[in-house]
Amino acid sequence: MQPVPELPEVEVVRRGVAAHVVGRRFGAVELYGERVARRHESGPADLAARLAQREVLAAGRRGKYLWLVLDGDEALVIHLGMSGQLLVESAELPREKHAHAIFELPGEMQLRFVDQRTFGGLQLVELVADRFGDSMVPAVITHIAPDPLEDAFDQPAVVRAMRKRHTALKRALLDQSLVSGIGNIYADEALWRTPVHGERFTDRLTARIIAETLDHAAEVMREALGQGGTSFDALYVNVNGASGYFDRSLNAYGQQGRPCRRCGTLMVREAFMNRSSHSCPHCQPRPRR
DNA sequence: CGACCATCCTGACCGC
DNA sequence: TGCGGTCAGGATGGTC
Repeated sequence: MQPVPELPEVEVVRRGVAAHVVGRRFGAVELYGERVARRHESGPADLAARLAQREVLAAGRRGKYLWLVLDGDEALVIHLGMSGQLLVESAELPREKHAHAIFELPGEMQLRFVDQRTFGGLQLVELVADRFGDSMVPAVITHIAPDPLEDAFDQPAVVRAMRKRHTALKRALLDQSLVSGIGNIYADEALWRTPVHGERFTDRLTARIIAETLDHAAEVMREALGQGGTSFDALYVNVNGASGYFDRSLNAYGQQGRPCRRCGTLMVREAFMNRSSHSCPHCQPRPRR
């Protein structure tokens, strides 16, 4: 199973792109279909024309957003969505069924954006000063908060902001304007480690519990990165790079029906926010109604 | 502004 | 074998 890209998976992709694309110049760029460029007002043909022959100067990331800094002070923002992949491979390989963008690279190589479910996409935007630090970020992600692995991440401020809201802790963890990079899988893992139920309200939790949960989110993402971040093939950048982590290390996500690794109680899966939450009913009791 | 839900999408899977 | 229904979930844009 291919994991949904959250922070560690996107960071693996960023590192792969940094190793194989930064410092090189695109040749022709081809986009397929309208949807990949739906955030680009002038459409895919215009976007492809603007990307052709641009040099890639750097690869940045905040949370689940990835971007390539191009010459001319612009950034190509790439979001992998639910199923996006970036591949660096031979131009001779047949085009993947769901390849939505192909960038020619020197040496008969290509950078390809492949995305089965097309929740992801590309945008070309200017870089602006970051509200949270002294770097530059793409103009379309200024509403995205720093992620827990960034220097700009201000944990006490995030805890205060969460406690001002009246919302479920898990909802807050998934809110990319409060803290970015956390998706359903790492949210469940962080909540299990604390342990705390994700439906507890943020304004009724201590600052310490919220801080610990954020610490655990950072910890579990670092662990995933440690296992997946060095495994990409020299000529193949793939979001599957972190998948080894999923085979062995999950304590909560997908563990329903199995004994809790801390107390042995059977783990449960519950519906939450039109998705699923996984938790231990003993270690993470539901809040009283 | 905050809270929260519907919506987008494709393939795997299940029951009949 | 086929077919319809269900599920997976990140981000946005809408309502209240």
